[in-house]
Amino acid sequence: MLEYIILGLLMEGNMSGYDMKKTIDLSIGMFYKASFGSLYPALKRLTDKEWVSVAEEEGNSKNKKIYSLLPAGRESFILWLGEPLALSRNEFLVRVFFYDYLDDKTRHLRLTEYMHKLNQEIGRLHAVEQIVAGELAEIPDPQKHYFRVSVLSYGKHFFNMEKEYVEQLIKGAEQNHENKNQ
Amino acid sequence: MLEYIILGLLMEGNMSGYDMKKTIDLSIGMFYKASFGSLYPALKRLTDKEWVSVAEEEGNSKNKKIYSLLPAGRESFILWLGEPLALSRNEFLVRVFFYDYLDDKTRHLRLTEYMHKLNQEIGRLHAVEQIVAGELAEIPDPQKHYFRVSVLSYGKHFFNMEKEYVEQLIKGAEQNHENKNQ
DNA sequence: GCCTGCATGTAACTGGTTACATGATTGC
DNA sequence: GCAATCATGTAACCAGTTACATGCAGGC
Repeated sequence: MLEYIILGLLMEGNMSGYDMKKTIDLSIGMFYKASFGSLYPALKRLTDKEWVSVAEEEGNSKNKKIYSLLPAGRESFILWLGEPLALSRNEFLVRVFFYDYLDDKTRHLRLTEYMHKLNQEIGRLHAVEQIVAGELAEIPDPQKHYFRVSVLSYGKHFFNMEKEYVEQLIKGAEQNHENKNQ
Repeated sequence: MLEYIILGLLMEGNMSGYDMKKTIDLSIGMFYKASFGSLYPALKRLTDKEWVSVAEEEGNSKNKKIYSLLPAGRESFILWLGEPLALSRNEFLVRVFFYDYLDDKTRHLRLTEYMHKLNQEIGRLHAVEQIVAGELAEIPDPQKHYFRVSVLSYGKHFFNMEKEYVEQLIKGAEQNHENKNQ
């Protein structure tokens, strides 16, 4: 995934590996960690694939390398960005972080698909909860499984939170669209 | 972490590696994935450390191995369980899943500590949001950064959700306690 | 002259995954 | 007799971390 994050950062403008690390820490750092030990090898791979190009900054006499996005890199990035959103927190958020670069149609499709997945999960969790409640009623000390059972409730909290967020996202994107066409 | 999950499962009773995989998938599977390729080596390590013991089931003629918790394993598990809760979703939830085995006092302490951390994070995010809002007001096309900025809102949603969940957890644990003493 | 921050890189290690190999048991 | 599921295990691989090594630049 790191490779696509790098490509995404380069969509905004050229920068060095060091800058990328800083940008990642300050933006998606909350849910994605990048270390130099993973960043620099990733940049090497991207350069080898010719998805990005390097320019050694000579004027400043620093041994600093500025990376730029090549057309093949841009294509791969947009392709990756348009893939369906999976029910995995990090991937979901990283993609959404770059969703300003995705076309309105695909974006709306992916977000609605994701909503359906969330609803399915919530339904599934609800069913599991019913079963567990029945099982708990038949054992002597149900309170001894309080925390064990509570993680199901966490799941529901979590998916409902994501649902709210995605709903807001869709609404907000529509309003953005309207403003643009004014 | 997998080693501690195995120990936690064995707290409830003896089982085979295969059973562990099934149990994990059905309980914490939502936020923790275990594969046989990681499970079996982990069981090997635990046996070598003498934290668990193995019994080859012979009566059934199956080549099935039943694992049990040894005292050293139980100790290590309880020690691990009582460690402070970090702001990392998986670790947090896996520990809470096993919190029925933790003493009331440590449990209450760890949950309250975690609440403080959540409040700090929410405050920090709020501050970042203010700064970003100011920066957005000064650029020509703020709506072009709609999704990029929205992940901050996700962060707030997320931490507030966890806060609600932990609040509920603390309240529920207290009520459990009262019922026990009736 | 020294500390901090900028800047790049690598080697050893860790904790996993995927895919494969093997074989017993159960139900139809 | 065959498919599904139970059951264990390993080897190749992968993505990442930590710790280290190196050196320049700027401020005090």
